[in-house]
Amino acid sequence: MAVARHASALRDVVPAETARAIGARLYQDLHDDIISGRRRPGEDLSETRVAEQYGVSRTPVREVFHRLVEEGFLRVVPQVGTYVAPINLAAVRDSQYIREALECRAIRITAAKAKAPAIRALRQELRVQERAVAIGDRARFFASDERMHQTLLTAAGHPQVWDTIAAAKAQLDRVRYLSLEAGDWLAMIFEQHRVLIDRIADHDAAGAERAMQAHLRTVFAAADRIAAEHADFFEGARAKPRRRRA
Amino acid sequence: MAVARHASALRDVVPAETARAIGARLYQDLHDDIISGRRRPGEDLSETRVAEQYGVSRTPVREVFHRLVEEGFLRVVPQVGTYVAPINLAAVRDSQYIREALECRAIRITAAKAKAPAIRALRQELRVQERAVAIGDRARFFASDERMHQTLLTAAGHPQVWDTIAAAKAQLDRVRYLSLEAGDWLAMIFEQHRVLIDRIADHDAAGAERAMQAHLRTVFAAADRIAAEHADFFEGARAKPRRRRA
DNA sequence: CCCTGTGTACTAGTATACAAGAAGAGGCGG
DNA sequence: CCGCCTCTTCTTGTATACTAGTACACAGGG
Repeated sequence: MAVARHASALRDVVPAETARAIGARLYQDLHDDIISGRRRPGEDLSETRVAEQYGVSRTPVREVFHRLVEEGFLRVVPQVGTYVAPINLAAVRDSQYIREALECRAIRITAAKAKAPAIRALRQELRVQERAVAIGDRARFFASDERMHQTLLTAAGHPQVWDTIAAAKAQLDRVRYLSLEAGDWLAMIFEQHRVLIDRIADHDAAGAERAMQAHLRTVFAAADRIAAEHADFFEGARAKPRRRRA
Repeated sequence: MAVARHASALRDVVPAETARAIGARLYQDLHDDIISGRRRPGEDLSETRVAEQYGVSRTPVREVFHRLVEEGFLRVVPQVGTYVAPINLAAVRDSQYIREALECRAIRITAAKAKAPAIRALRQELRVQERAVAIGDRARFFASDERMHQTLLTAAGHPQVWDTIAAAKAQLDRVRYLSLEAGDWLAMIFEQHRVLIDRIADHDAAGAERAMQAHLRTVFAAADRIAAEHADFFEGARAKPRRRRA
């Protein structure tokens, strides 16, 4: 599923040797495990244990851990241990805010200026999603979902901003994975996507923005309910990330 | 150089306490050096050299480098060297987009619901800025500037989102530092700030948002001109910005 | 029984050693 | 004089050794 593909773009200049792939794969695995809930909040990881499991030394593991800490997925207590961070509802709301702000503005721009090729590309994704809904292929649907949202950013002229959104989305996905989305969930999201594209095709900027906000909040709506159901996965107090400067 | 002397001196006095601060201080120094242009794009850093300058081993230096790479400030070429990344104009534009989207939405929310205490706090910062303008204290002004923008996010209910904005802002600041902002620059920004707060006090959400966008674009406006003047510091090719957690 | 001190077994933080590869200087042959 | 080859020396990547500090069990005294 949908996982941020950030970083490593620069390093592609260098032949992708297996050494590099170790860290990348390790990051991917841990990231997915945490997002998906396979590693539960509070679970303790040990640099040594993980290093042994992957057959590498602690050094690359540390670098991956460090990155996951910065993204808010791990929590390191010096001389004590490393733990999967609890889901912070405030952080989830922040992520929702970020996503709304960035995507709503993007769709407004896109609706105003989108040309036929971009709209065709979006409708193409819609067809992929329609098929995915028909056969109930969730993975395919969400992959297309991600591509479509990314395409909107590209059409708005800021393809790289998707990286920021993806990072924010990860916090939301952590919550989403806790819910067993009902069978008609895909159909509902698909319908919303259809409306989004129609608004863009009509160059209805304001309407597109409203539709996008409603769409994004549909996903977000489940958060509070889920937090109540899985209270032990959440924390009220906010984690203390390292501040930059005042 | 001065930095090294300072660091080693501290280390000798209170080694235990500064032990954990080594990385933080190192990050701070390098970050500021790059943002401010004291370390110029293309300049090569060596893990070994930096480690020696700070009197530490390569391990903590590597972690700091890694973080700066993810934020787009450094570029590591394996087996070759580490360099200060050139300023990427596309990344700068993305940062501007992110900042506008997040701050404009925030001020709209703030204008709609800001209570008297929040407005008082904002006016307080205004007074600080007024004094700073009067005596030409740029450092004090920009510190207050930063606090004020952060306060707006807090008033909007998303204080931590400032972290994301700060990360985006860093890309813009890199450009700003290249310009020798004229003497009346501070006065102009101050005046814009005054308008922002007035709009909030009037609960004029739309007006506040427009004013904020104009304000942010004032700073951004210089970017293209500066890029032309310092072409050797910039690159056309893409790079990736990355974001810290929300 | 409870409380306290101590030892042990973990942890992450740091330093150091080693490996692999790229770049450049310099000698040698043409 | 030019081009090529080699060797030295740098770089980062990885692994390992060591430091310091925490948590916890457990024995022993009150």
